[in-house]
Amino acid sequence: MPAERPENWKRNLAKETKNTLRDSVYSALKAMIVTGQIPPGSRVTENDIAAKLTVSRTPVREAFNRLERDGLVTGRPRQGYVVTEFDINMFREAFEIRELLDGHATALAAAAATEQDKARLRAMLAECERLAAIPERTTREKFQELEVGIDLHRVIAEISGNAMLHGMLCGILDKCQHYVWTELLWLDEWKIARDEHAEIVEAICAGDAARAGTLARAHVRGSRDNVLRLLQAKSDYQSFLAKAS
Amino acid sequence: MPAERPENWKRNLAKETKNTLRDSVYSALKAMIVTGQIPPGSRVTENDIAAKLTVSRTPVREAFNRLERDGLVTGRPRQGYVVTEFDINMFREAFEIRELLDGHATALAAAAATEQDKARLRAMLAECERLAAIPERTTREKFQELEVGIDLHRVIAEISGNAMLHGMLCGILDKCQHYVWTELLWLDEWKIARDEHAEIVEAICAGDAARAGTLARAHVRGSRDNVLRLLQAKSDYQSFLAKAS
DNA sequence: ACACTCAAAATTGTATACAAAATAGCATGC
DNA sequence: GCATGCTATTTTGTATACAATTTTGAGTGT
Repeated sequence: MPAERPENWKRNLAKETKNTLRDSVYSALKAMIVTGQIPPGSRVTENDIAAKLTVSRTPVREAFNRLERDGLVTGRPRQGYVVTEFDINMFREAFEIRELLDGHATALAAAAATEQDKARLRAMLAECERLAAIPERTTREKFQELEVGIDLHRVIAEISGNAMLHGMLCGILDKCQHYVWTELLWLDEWKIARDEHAEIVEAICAGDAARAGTLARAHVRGSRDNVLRLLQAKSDYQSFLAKAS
Repeated sequence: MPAERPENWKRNLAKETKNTLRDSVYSALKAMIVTGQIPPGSRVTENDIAAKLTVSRTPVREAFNRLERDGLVTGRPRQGYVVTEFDINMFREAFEIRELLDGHATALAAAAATEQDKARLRAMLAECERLAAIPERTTREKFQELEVGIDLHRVIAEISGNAMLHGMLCGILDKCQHYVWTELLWLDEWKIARDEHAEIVEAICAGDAARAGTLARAHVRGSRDNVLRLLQAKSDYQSFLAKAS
């Protein structure tokens, strides 16, 4: 099928197409996983993806290799790949690390932020406020707010100036983003995060590294607790159902 | 060439061959890079590796993808791969993160270590001592001592119980190992590390998490300073030569 | 001697063919 | 009816063929 492909076949792939199919497939799959379009636990086969994106299996396999390295899919030899499912324990592990890294990155950012950086953070905050203030907002707008809220942390990590730290934090956030979305979306506590974000940005703009770091760590702990509480409740419900039957 | 391959062709690859060629090639390449057999900055082409390991390009490409994700090689589309070269800045970044993660992992390990774990750590320490005490030891034995010393940190991270933390620390150590080897090998300060390792293991065995964490952080800072001093001297020498000519 | 052009070689990117393994389903035997 | 074993299908792993792009180098012109 890839043989007689229309002129502008690239539209099937990610919006901003890289110059190689491998990268495009990687971006497309990553986006679908992170946003939950392909839910955790789904089996993904090379043929399906290749057919869906109108490419051969080769670039798909290479994309899978990268995704596996990112921890977004889990594969065993000759048994295919599955979108990684986070259990409660993996979540706890991830957020424990995130607390360290995000706290440090935020402290660094407070020391390193230029005026331009500060303006960028304030703009993101304002965008969150705007999306939150919409009277009868749709799910789509809730998602957008969450996305900007998570991106805020990515940008802070970028401002920290430590590229490796930035990369590692993005990796963790990618892995968790879907869960944060689906779990936190329905939680009123999310507005607490909004306030905490504001405080963090404030501390960064004031150049108060110690305070920014402390706030960031507390914020991560708070997010963790919210998600864990929901996951725990879900898990309890599952075992309740199992016993009842 | 892969077509008519001898019965026991697997000997060309890593000692412990996984069940897929891709994994074998990955292990083999990773070992060659980490130990410096393929020095940083080397250009690695798919054909060369494929020919050297008597496999086709396909598994080599997939191994490259993983190595690139690990940060061990750097590749640009259609320009091949190069073994990643660390500059002073990347080093500083890596050790800054390692200080956080290693410190935390060591503190966790102090709280979680079983008697079996403690015995394992003590055994590694004893092995270091043994290798250090050899009267007229060869370079090979020095390397072995360094390797055990670095592995000690991997094992501590494993004992921490946080698998993600363990994985991330191993990734950082892999990236830095070659430099630690080639730079630190000739440094007398390495015996300081031996003493510090002993102190850290002691704190873990005593279950003193706070002390273990503090010691680990100080140890990472010390290692960093030693490597950075040498890298800086090298860099200065380079620019001196450049100006002199 | 230097720059420029163009072609040839080398190298990666993609597709496809084939092999090996795992899974599923069916038939057979108890 | 159920378990077991075999075959058929599906899916991944590997090799190779082909396309596209970059690099190299020779040759030409100034």
